[in-house]
Amino acid sequence: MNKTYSISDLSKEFHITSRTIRHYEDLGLLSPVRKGTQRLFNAGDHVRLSLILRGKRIGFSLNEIREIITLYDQPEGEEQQTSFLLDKVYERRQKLILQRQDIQKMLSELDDIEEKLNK
Amino acid sequence: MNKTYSISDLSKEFHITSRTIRHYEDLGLLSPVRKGTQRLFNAGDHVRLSLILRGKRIGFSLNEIREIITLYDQPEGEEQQTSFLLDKVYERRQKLILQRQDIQKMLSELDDIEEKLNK
DNA sequence: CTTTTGCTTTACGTTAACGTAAAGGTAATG
DNA sequence: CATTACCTTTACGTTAACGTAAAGCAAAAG
Repeated sequence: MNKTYSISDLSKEFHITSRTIRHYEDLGLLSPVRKGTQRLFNAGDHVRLSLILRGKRIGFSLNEIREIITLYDQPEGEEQQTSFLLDKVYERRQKLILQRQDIQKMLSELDDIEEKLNK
Repeated sequence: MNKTYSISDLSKEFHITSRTIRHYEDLGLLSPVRKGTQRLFNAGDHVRLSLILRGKRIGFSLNEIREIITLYDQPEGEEQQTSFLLDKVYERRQKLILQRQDIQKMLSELDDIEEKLNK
């Protein structure tokens, strides 16, 4: 199998420009291999790109997204880093939970507004 | 009662700079009255500022936040606009629900990561 | 009455996240 | 074999969301 993607494959699939993809590579968020001069993306890059775009939808900056990705990318058993990474995980989780609460509030306020508009 | 706030009252309470508050006023998100040359904010401005900051936490742009605020600020019975506003409410709700789903996914992935780190 | 504190406006600066040419290489298609 | 399609790098431009002086008014405190 080992599916690969060209830059335009990805840009079409995710509805972004190739400039955007190159930009993410510049920031070190993607690291496609080269076939000659051209980029070749693999399944891992595909997953990472999904992560990046989801992060953006939630409102994260590309720097925050980079941090999150490093949480995903951990080699097994880098013992000394473990507690540091766990802290990051906890921290990120707290922020996400707060965000979810904010969303809940806004959703229920939207319900109120809808009711007012409909009465 | 009718509590009022100076610009530094608000900046201290919300942990933002006064420049930020003035910026929001420039964009029309706040409209304090003037006592001479100085801004005087009232309870309504206080509420709006909370809304703005919550919107930012969820990842909205100030323009999106402006749109949302106009949904909150509806005079009773502007009949002709009602259906337009309802559309906006539905649209916004859909986006929020998607965001909440994205957050859920990321939260459960964080759980996976934590488990891996702990094993 | 002078000094400090807190406010004001004006305006140029900065960072993030790309957009948008420009100029050119390669590969497949008619 | 020329043209089109797709890719490349380099580099300047743009928008959002403020930061950061600079220069000055006005009230309160010493």
